[in-house]
Amino acid sequence: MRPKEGLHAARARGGNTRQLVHELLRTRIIGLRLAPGTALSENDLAAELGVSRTPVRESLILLADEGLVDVYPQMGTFVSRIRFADIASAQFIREALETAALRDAVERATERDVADLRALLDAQRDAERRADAEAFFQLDEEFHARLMAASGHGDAWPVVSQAKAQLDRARRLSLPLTQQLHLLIGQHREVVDRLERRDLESADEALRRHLRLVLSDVEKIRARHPELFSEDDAPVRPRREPREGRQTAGNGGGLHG
Amino acid sequence: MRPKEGLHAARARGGNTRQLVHELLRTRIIGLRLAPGTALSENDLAAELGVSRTPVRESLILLADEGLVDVYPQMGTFVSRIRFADIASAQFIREALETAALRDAVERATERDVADLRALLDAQRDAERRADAEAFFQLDEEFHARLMAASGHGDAWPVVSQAKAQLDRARRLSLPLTQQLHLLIGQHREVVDRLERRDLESADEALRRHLRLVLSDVEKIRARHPELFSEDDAPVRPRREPREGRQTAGNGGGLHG
DNA sequence: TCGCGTCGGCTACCATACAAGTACTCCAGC
DNA sequence: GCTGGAGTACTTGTATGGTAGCCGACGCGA
Repeated sequence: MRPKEGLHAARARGGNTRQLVHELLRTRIIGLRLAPGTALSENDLAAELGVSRTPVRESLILLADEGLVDVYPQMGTFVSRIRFADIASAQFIREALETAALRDAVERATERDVADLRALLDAQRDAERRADAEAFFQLDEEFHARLMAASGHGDAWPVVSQAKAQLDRARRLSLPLTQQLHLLIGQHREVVDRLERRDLESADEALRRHLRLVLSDVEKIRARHPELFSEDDAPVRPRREPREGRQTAGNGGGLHG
Repeated sequence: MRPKEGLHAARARGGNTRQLVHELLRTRIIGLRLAPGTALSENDLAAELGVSRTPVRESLILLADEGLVDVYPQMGTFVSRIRFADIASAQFIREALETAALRDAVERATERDVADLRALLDAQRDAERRADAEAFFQLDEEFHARLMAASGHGDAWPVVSQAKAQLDRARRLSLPLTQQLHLLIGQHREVVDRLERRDLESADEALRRHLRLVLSDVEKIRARHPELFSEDDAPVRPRREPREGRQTAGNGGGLHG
């Protein structure tokens, strides 16, 4: 099968097919466009994306390594349900790394760093005005990445990002619910203010408060959407769809455009 | 090709072929049995291990994700040279997570936890007496994992382990050189002692000193074995072997036994 | 002796074929 | 109506075939 034009064009930008599929699926899972529990058939995905099973399969292996999908051999692959234990673990990792970075950032951050962070704050306020949650998520990611880079430990960001991915799936539900954008942005600003004053102790306290607010939201969500979570002690055997009308991964032709 | 008997037996224990190959290669890379810069051909590895290219390839993808190999499309896959930037990043991650865990361990560790740690100390002293560096590496890994588990954040260990892998490749050279086993074990004991006394501040200080000793060793190694490192700014294009006598991955039949 | 084009062999990437195993479905027997 | 078992359609895992691309060696020409 010849690669289609859209994919070929995309390949010029992004890289090989595996990376494209990986990012596509990762984005859809974190954005909850693929709900926890959804079956992801290698064959179906390959057909929908117009590629062979190989790159799809390799993407799923990477996603399994990130904990975003669960692979049951000879049974199926499923978007992982949110395990509360994983949430707690991700929170620990994130808090440890971000606060450790902040410690160095207080000493090393330049005026340019602070200015960049403030620019992101402005953009976040703009997203708030437009009530654009998607844009805010993007900017939140950038903010925390930029804060980490200011500490000189930008290389460690991918680790935080991976932990954050677990949290974000739950947050994605909480944000439109609580409409706490204003509160979150205020906390971001507090962190930047105290960072600029080189006040480690209060900056650390502000960042911790910020990160834990996110965690507390997740617990509220758990009560509202129990079907997206899995009990910690019972690892939930997934059920296959009925024989007819199997569920597919999303709107067709994802790689084209 | 039918799977060979040894592999089939091993599969019963370990899982599927991909996981076996992955662990095998990972162990060899971290143990420096596969030196940085070594070419890893999918075809050669598959032939040597008596499996097809598919699980080998999938293993290499995972190893690339861990930063243990570098894949250059259409050129080859190579055991990654040790990048000093990666070492520094791994050190940051490890220190942040282990000290954050220690903070909770001081409050949550049980007498059983402390006893287990002391048992590992005894085993380490035994390895020192036998001058068995391999055993010590294993026990060191267990010690730090157990310490993390005592904090209630054992789930975060895989992240530390992955960062530690980068450091261990360099440490593997430093240990027989400096013969610091006695010093390292003493530091381990200090941490346990202060943990048992629930003295967070001094325990934290002991653990940090311990972790940074490891890092300082790496810098000495860098002067002795520059060929295993790559300059940070020049990402070193790997060179293919001369036409004859290509280097292979190791002694044959690795999966049998 | 040096430079350039060509050719061969190798690479990882992608596509496809085969194998082993599971769960659902449906029908026979009670 | 209910239960049990064979059949079937699906699943992931593994093996293998083909393709584009890069590197290094070689030989021709200057």
